[in-house]
Amino acid sequence: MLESKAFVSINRGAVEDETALNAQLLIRGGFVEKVMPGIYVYLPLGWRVYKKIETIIRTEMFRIGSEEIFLSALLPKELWIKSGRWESFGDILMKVNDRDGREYVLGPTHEELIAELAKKYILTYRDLPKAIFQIQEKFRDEQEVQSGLLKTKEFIMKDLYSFHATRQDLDFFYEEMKKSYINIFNQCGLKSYIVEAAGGNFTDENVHEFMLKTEAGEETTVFCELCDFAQNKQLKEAEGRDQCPRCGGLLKEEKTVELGNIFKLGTKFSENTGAYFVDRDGEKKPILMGCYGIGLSRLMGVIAEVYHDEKGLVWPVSVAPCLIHLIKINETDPKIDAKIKKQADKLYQQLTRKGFEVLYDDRVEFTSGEKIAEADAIGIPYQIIITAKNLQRELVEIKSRNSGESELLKISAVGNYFKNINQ
RNA sequence: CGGGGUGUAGUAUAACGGUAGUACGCUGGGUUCGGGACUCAGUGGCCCGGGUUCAACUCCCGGCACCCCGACCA
Repeated sequence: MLESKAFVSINRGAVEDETALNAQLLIRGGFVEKVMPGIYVYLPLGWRVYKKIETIIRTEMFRIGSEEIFLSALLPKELWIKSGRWESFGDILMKVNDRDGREYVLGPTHEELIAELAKKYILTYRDLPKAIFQIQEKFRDEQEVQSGLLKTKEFIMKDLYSFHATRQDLDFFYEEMKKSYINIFNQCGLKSYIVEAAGGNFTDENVHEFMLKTEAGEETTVFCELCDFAQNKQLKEAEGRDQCPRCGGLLKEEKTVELGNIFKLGTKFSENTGAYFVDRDGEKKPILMGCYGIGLSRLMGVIAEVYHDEKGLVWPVSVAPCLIHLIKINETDPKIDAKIKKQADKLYQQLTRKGFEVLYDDRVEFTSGEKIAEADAIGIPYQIIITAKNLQRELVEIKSRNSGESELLKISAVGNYFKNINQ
């Protein structure tokens, strides 16, 4: 990526119109742009980060044997009436009409539609189990959208649905998904805690949410001080306890944000829909379902919320838009400057050819101070700084954005330096 | 959904019932080039509608948009 040709490299002005830190950092770094409250667009750098997160999740979903599909965002009203959620979801539903006055829901989640598919394609116990997922935009008419990317009216979600013949099978798969989710969040650099919560209008059973501790969180979770028990505050109050049910330890409240959730839907949607299968014993039974969600756009916001310092973003390597930010410091003397440019161009090509993702600040009209300050705001893990002085000794400076430490390296040794850094 | 607040240039802001100013950005020139450097010139603006007034960006009413606090929220 050449910064001189980039659509947006950075927003230099102040970001007033935002209270959420994650959105401030992301807008300032040129990753996203705000369209309206609760609606953001992804600029080239932001979309690269998004794609990294998406790949981590998709790879993990394939690994556990799920298939990817893509459902419609426009859903007929009738499905929602049938499930009872036209009422229970209430004003959160985004409703639209077509020219004939037909009513649709812009999907906030897809249990209704997936159950229809299951009804059609899953007929016998031989068709089970199944797991399918999609990555798609969801729409929710939230009343309160002041947390930047953490809560938006339009957001990208991975939703997986599983289908089972027996409770044991559902339980087994559910536990596998727990491990999978922890794994995904770890890869994104996020420490998550599994928390019990109420199922709301999804299920009568308790569900599990994957929570990250942060002051930016809108939810409160109670954690046991002794064991790993954790529970949603509302659920705790509903159950009216103030000690850990497992070990009797004290419960402590913390602000958290939800990274993902997993629900055992049981037979709620399959019975509403009429999604039955014929079991081994010849009996017709409702399919057992589970659903498993992760908000990808929220993850990006959460990562920004966690990984930054006073200069700007500090991306973990796994989700960084690029591994390397190559920065050419300009010289006054046109001859010397041409020499630097030649070396920097060459290094850019070499690194790119070796498969490294490089953002190359080849802009001519900026001073060293501006370039470095902007690079720090963008937060790419490694900066390679090319200057005339160092080039005389065939050296370049490599600076870690995270530690702030830099070292001088022979220009010929740069490729090997990055070979061992896992992207 | 309740309460409060704000709408002025690309961005952030100032003043004023009577010629709308500043900073950053942007365009052009000159000096710079390892931490958002300096300088000269230029560009560009009062949310919409109605009312009061000789005169409204300013006051009043309505609309729209946005912000903050609260309630709500898989």
